Amino acid sequence: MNDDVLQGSIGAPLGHLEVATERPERFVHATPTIEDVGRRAGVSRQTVSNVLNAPQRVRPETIERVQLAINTLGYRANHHARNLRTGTSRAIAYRIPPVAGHLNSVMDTFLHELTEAVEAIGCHILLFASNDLDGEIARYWELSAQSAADGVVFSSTEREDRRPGALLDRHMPFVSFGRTWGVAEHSWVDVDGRAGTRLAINHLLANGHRRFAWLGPRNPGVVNEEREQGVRSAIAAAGVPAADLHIVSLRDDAVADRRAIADLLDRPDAPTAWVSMSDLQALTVLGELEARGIVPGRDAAVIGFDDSPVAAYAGGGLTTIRQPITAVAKTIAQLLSAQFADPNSDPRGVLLEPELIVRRTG
Amino acid sequence: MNDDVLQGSIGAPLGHLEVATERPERFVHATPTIEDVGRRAGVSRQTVSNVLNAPQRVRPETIERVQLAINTLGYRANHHARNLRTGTSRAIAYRIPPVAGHLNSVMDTFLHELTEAVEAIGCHILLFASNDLDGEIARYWELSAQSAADGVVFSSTEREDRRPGALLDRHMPFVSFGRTWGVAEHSWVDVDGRAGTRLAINHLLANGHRRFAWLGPRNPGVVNEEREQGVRSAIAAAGVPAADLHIVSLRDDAVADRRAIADLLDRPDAPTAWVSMSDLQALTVLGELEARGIVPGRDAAVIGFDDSPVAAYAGGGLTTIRQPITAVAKTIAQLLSAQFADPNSDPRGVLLEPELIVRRTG
DNA sequence: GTACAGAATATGAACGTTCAAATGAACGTT
DNA sequence: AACGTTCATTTGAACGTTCATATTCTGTAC
Repeated sequence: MNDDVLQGSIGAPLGHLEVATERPERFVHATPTIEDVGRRAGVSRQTVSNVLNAPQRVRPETIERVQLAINTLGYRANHHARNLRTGTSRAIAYRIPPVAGHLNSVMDTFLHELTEAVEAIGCHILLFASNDLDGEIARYWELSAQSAADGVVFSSTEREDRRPGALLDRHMPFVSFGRTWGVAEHSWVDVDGRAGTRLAINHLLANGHRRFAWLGPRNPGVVNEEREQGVRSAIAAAGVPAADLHIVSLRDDAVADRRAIADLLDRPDAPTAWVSMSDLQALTVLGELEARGIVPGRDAAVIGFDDSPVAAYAGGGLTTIRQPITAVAKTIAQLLSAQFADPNSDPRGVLLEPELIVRRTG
Repeated sequence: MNDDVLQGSIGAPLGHLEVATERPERFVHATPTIEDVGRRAGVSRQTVSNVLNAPQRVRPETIERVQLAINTLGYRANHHARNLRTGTSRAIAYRIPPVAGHLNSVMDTFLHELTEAVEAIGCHILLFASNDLDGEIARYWELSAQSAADGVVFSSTEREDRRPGALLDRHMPFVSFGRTWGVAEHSWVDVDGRAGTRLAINHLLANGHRRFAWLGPRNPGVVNEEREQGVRSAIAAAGVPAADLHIVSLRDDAVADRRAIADLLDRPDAPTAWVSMSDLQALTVLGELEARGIVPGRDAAVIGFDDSPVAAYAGGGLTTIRQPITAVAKTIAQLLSAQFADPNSDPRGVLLEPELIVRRTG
């Protein structure tokens, strides 16, 4: 059946490969079906299927025979046929974050870790791109309708995110990397930003620093608000006056930001300890310090965020707050798996602790 | 049309929309089939299929009627059923590069651009992870056997790469990002590294520099060999003695590399113009220059590679050689598309030109 | 030896689509 | 009016799997 079609399409005479069976042998690259395996092992399709999906139902010696046939034929179950029948796809959709907002490497690492983590639960990642939120939501809808994905993972959450609602409506299992601070209850995994900056400040306090700077974005989202709160609370807890904490609002402009840092350094009460929302922004501090002959790690401390690849290089090694991305990805996969197993299982949120990677600069 | 679809999917029970049919209406979230659409539009399944896949066969007014039914029901073709029947998957497999080798952002950008580019040819990216080359090759074999992917894209090519042979054996369409300098003829897209460093050197020459340093890896692969050749040839072409080019072999160790750079700066014939194999390595140079009060862009020039996110920040803006990643991804998609259209089409290699992004440091 | 229970395996149907071929409608030609 | 031709649409079959159910086998108890 299939063989004939394919043979016909290729055209080379393959008659000499035929052997005496009821059915002509397939040529080299035709994929064998479950039926072929069954014939070879002298069992029916269903038994082969059972060997693969419910081996406890099959007698050990039969399993062995079938496995042999599977191996010699190089059989692999056709995904589409299986998925069509079962109504699943074992695919998890993920919108790859836009290049523009690509200022840190966390999302790239996350995607890698997620790919590995979902393989552990027998799934794979189906990537898609989308320019805006509406497009993203429409895409989830579509993927669900096409039964192209069984679940969704999304990142870059924001307050009152609309995605959870849309996915809940669609009964699509999903887990977000990041809380959404909205009404819809759903599973999420996030990293405790407060704890991260608290770690950093406490480390700096222990090293004798008393004057601090927090470098955050000009318009902080919830994520950076919490990080700033962590800074504030750790400083307050140590009894350091709030006046000794300077908040720098970064503009994402290397020149302007460097000037802001320089201005701060010119003050008599200039901070000696700098904590930044990202490793990249920490670079700017390092640059200005080096230019003034202030040696990071000796005369001043600089701590970044994310432990991106730059961190290992900058300033001979940038101390930084690392998010446990591997754990995030694994937890997400587990929470998804739980939803696959029981669609009505209660949603769970998991908050993970970041870690301080101490290098030269702090 | 999309809006209607979404409206239909949201919201309350749709029972009031029921019409008198032989078959009970599905409940809210059940996905309608092509049969449902046909019934609603008063045509057969095949006509609906034709509207979607071969509209020229269908009368315009019928198309309209069918489209209406599609929109009101929110129909989307089931991927698995379609793929099972057609024997395709419209998926392109891509092994996400390991985190460890993640020292530049090019691959991340590439993955994003590739995702967009393959969407333009009606495909999506199926991601997988693998620790070693054998695993990767086995995975390609499996994906093909499962008919889970129609094609493959791979990156990080090396001399005598084994992947092309394996994929050709399997008759799996593929395009590599990078040449493989092997025997197997296949389609590839690559960036001309020689041209890139030549651009950089010529720019530096035009700015009056006469003493150069090339920062390459200790054990260069073909990619960095070619980049170094670009440096050498441009310098030779300008009549600058080869002795005025210093080659630094980086060890991927921030401290050791900085020392190597410092040593070079201590020499009487220290270079004034630095070209690096990556933006990150350029950082180390910037750090050492700043520490010595040498202002990059005024007293010395530093040029990186890849235009990674750091480049915009480091030293107030790092001049860098940008690879045309968007074009690479688009070309790869086109070459894949050509192979889908005609599996016997001749392989094509495309070499694209990089671009020099001039910022502050050079 | 027969009956029975339970395990092991086999059979028919179905998942939702497209392909190939068949049917029907419309229309101009003779 | 009968006939072919073309266009539009429908029907039956198939893609390769798993589910639900049926059948056969095996061993045990009587």
